[in-house]
Amino acid sequence: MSQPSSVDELSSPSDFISRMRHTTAHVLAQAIRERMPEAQMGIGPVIDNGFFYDFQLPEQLSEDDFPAIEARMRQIVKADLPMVRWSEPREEARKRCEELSQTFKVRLIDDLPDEAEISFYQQGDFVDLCKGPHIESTGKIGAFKLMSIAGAYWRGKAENEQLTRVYGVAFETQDELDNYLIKLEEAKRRDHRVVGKHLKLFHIDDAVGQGLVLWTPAGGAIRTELQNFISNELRKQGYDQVYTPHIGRLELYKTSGHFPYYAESQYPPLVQREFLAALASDGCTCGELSNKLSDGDVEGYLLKPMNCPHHIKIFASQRHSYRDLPIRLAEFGTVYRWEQSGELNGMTRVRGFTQDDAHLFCTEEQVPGEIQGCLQLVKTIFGTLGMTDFRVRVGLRDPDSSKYVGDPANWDKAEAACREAAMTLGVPFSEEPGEAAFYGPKIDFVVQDVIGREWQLGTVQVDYNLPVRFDLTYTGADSMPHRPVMIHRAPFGSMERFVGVLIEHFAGSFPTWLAPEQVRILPIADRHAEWCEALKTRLVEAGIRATVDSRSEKTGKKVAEGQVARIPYLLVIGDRDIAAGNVSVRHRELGDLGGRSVDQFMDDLLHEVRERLLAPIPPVKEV
RNA sequence: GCCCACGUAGCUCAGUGGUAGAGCACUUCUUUGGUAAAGAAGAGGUCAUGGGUCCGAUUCCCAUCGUGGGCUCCA
Repeated sequence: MSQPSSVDELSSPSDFISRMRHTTAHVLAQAIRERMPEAQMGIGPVIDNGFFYDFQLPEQLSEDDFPAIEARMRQIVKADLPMVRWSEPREEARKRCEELSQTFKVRLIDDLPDEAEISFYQQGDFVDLCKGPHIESTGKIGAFKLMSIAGAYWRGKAENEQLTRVYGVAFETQDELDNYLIKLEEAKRRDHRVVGKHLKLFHIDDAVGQGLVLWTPAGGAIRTELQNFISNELRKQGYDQVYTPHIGRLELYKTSGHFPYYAESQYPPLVQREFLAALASDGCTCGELSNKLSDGDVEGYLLKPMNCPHHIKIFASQRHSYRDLPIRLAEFGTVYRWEQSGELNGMTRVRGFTQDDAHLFCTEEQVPGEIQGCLQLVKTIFGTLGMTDFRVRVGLRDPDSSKYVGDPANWDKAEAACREAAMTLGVPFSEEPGEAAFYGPKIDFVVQDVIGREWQLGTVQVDYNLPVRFDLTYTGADSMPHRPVMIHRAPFGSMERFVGVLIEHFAGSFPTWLAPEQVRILPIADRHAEWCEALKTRLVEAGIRATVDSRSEKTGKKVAEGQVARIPYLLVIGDRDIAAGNVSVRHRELGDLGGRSVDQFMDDLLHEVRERLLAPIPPVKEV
């Protein structure tokens, strides 16, 4: 679901469908109020495809109640009640809401600016504070359906009351609604969790833990290809590969500022045995433990929530001249974060994930060029994968927040560099105040999943903070120590999330270079199996992921299963092929391509894989 | 973490207050078949886990764990 599409939560866009959806929300509120007269109403805005309305209810509402509520809503629609609007002075309006005991509406009025017009809408005997606009009468409402119930905090703040949010969708006609519901079903079929299970790409096991992804052989093949791809690009751009362990001393993260500041979003520290024993015998409380941890009285290790401190220590392990810079340290680094359980989602939101991470250490002057280089890499990767549907977000400081560290003057420079680099990408981008990391501005690349949720993939972040915290220096031309600037960047984001998004992007039909199984050879009869095995060996030796389906099944069945498994190439082999030294090629999308020589097939296939083509070159059918 | 829903065979799902079913997958046999699914037989489940109500619970109630959709959060 999406955010309220209006900036002002009391109003909604004025096109017919939006007005109609908004009116449907009021009809829902009326039906709920009739059912539970004590219900308090929160806000009820228009969203993509529909609406929601928040209520504080005297008793629990369940989705089982939807049929009854929908039935009452249909009666209200059928009654064709006119939507009557009027406005009144603040005090009067306030009194009216108080009399209706709508305390949330009173709070809304109190938050309205002095000059705001305060208006109400009424249908039948149901009155609601609302800026509108609405349609003329409830009879104009088309087809609607209540979708789900969710808890939602008043004003979106966790410390506020939790309200019951009812989501609904509404369209002008039943056909449009049916169409929407069908599309939703289709989208669910390409959900990476569904496709991932079907194609056996990954597995998450209770016994291993929530949000901890197990890469199966098929998923592993995809990941390996992606990592090889990016490693090659990094080499071309002058990156050096490093490796670092999965844990580090608490001290390291105190220096970096990650601990205890972000302690709640990390796995608890690994503390020494002696301390655990002392804890058990002394009856030390959890509060004491956390105090001792943050005071530094306890030695311990942290599962790393980020790779930067380790990379920084590699940089700092040697003296650097300005002539060495920039230094670019890359690692597929696995990090662990304690995401809230309600937020976990397949591969796209997990607790352990591997970033295609790198940290660049450069001079102030090199920052714009390095950012450009990062964006070039992103362009290459997304271009190769045919991912054009993403947006760029430039995260800037929130003007009225003190959570940022570092020199504001440096921030200004960094923000300017990000803005300029983003502009050169040639894609639409938005500047978003408040989206910056605590240590610097950033450029994010955001994509949507099958049901329209946005996920952040790659990121490029400038950091003026950590070099100070770790007192990093390089020797300048003046032989004096200077402070380097750091850039964190991960164009894929994490392998988990990226592959999750890719599964949905390709709906499981990966381009040949990424496909876990690229070629499946189908002998028609048992007597062809030996020849097929030899062919497989030849393909495998050429670096192709090929298998033979030598079961005693009919060819039609083997073809069907190969298609369902989304394998790019099926080779049907019988007497005719063996006699001619040919393979009969069937492509996943293009169908039966007829016979061609083994050499020809391999040349084409290897070219397609080497060039990482999204689709095969148009086939030249041999006669 | 919070709200609502869900958890039955490897997968997709039916079903019931009297200890369970289908399709696909799997195993074996028959079949050796040229581009989307050949036939038969077999095997497979302490109905998520732990309590409670009941003569009896997979079914009803509670808790826990997990999953899904939201909310909050997100270095």
